[in-house]
Amino acid sequence: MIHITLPDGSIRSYEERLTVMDVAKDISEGFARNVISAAFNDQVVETTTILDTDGRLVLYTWRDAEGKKAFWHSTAHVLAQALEELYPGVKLSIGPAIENGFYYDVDLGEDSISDKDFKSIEDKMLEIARGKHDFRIKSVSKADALQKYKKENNDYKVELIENLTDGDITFCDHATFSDLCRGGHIPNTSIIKAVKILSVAGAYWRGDENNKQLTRVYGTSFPKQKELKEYLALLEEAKKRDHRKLGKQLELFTFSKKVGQGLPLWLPNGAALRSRLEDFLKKAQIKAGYEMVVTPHIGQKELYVTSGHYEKYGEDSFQPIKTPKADEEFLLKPMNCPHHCEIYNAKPFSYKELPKRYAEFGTVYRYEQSGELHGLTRVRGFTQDDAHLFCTPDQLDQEFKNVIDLVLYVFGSLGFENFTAQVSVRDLETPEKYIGSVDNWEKAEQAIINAAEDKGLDYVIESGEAAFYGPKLDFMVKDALGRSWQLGTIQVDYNLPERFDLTYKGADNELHRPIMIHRAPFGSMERFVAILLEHTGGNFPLWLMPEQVVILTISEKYEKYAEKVLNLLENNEIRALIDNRNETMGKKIRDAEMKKIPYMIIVGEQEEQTSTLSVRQHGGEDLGTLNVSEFSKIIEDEINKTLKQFQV
RNA sequence: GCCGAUGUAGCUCAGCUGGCUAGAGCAGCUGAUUUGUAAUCAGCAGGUCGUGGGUUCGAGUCCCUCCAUCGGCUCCA
Repeated sequence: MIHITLPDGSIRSYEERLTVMDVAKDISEGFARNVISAAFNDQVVETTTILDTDGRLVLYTWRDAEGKKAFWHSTAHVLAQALEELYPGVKLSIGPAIENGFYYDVDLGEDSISDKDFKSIEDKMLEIARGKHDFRIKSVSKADALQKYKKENNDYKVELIENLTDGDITFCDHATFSDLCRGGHIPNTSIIKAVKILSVAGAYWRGDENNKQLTRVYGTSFPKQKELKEYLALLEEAKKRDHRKLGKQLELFTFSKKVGQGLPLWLPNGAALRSRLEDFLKKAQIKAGYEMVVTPHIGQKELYVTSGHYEKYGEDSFQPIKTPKADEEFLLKPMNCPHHCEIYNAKPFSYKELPKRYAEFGTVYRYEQSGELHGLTRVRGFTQDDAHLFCTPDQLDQEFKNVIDLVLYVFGSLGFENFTAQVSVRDLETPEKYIGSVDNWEKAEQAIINAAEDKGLDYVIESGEAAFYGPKLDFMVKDALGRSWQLGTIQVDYNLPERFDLTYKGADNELHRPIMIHRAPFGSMERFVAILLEHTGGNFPLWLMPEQVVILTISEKYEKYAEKVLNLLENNEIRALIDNRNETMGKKIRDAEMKKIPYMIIVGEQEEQTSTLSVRQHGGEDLGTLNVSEFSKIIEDEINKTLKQFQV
């Protein structure tokens, strides 16, 4: 007797061993037709897997994330088969499911794939899919597995198998194709009705740039043609929210080949937006006990040798600036921390004066590799909303938690709800990448995890993502295309205080070492504005908008009245402008819509005579006829709704 | 930096397999129109087709170099 527990808690009993699909059919034939994958006792299994013990079974359909994973992973097998048929001699490496599809990394030898080849790959895949081949998992001995791939001269698979234990090695076959595989497939190929090859890219074997670069073929697939179409339409929609496109359209920023790549130029609208963000944060920071400081854009090379940054990044940075004086060298500042350490060092501190919190919108320059530059999200010159907190060990936890509150306040005020809190710790396998004592690292990592726990953050731990001097709590947000970017960051650092010999006098009249917290709620002004653009599509919260209101005159005759209205609005601290061009109302409205100006005020004869405004909201809603104070109240209320004061 | 793709007016794009002075819409300028909720009409002006080389009788179109951009990889103090 076998007892199978389903997710709803119900238990089904069977006399004899049976397959996963048999259980599905027992539940309902209709349901079984949709089941494409399953997990038994939390282990991914095939629908053909035979169940011969008691356990918990979860059945997945396309609607489940796990179902999609099996679907896409299975499609990767089909892709691999198509590539083998189209490119004889191709060597396969790995082909996993990813967020919205799958990829396969292959070594094409002398051959290459370009987007002109996508159609033939898709056709071949569909041809294979239509063959309705079952996916069959089988055990293979390590010796046999190695023999197969050694014969094919496939060093990648050999390397993978060598790291597996004999007895745990499985292959998955379908049609004439066979591949080393851990499992998790859909029943057969015919469920795959629509496939799309999305792109090819180089990808280093095992993610190491010292290894050979393989060809990564990205694709996605769906059980219905319609869903593929919808997905592609979604991608097109997302491209419209691309910050580079919106930045151009709304005249926020630009780049110039002459100025240099990765060096953004902020246009008046963008600069206004940016300074408003800065003012917003400054205000909260003053409440939270920060003090503003200002430091220069360059520093002596020695400064960065002391901090350890020179040793770590010197080679790959903008190279030192020489002066007429021999042996004198300066570096463009790649971060603000060393400068702030020297500010701390400018005078002695008592424990009674700590914590000190030094904040600066500090512009820094980093020589990012050309292929890494990306709009405003990855640039070579950018401004961090930086601050460094110097505190005693007793103060660390509270200070760290206060910074979390500040970051959450910033994110909340700007509508970032879907962020991931990531605890970025060191990679224990590569200790050479980090400076400082193991003891301090452990303390710092623990402090971050404790604070995240206390604050009830839903966090993930990522090993190897720490900075070289300390662990971080990073706030990750996705862009329009689903790529994750680090915005806010909070870091605990025991190392720089030591390197800069920072001290304070304790109650015991002895000198002690302060702990340093690095933090930037936005991360950088550039990246934050970029992601904010992609999230809002350019429809920023009203308080941030460069122009909140445009006054549209019916004809030039009403310019005087428009100016009077403008004056009244400005008295109420509303940012407005007049569009008095010799154009039709339709044209002026269209232009205001394109510029995403939140409110349009139409003034003509009726309004002038009754001293009123006709108000239209961005998007088309007609708010009717209002007087200036009624309108100002609407603006004020909307701002107050989104922009709250920071509570300490 | 690496792999693949792209690069025509301020913007968005058209220019088939190389063939007459390179086109359009929007934006701009000039004029007419004085306008009621997403593009008024007409005229004008604007491009050494990313750069440098090559192939050819002839190159925006083919080949190579470099530069920039896009999608990835690597990296991200």
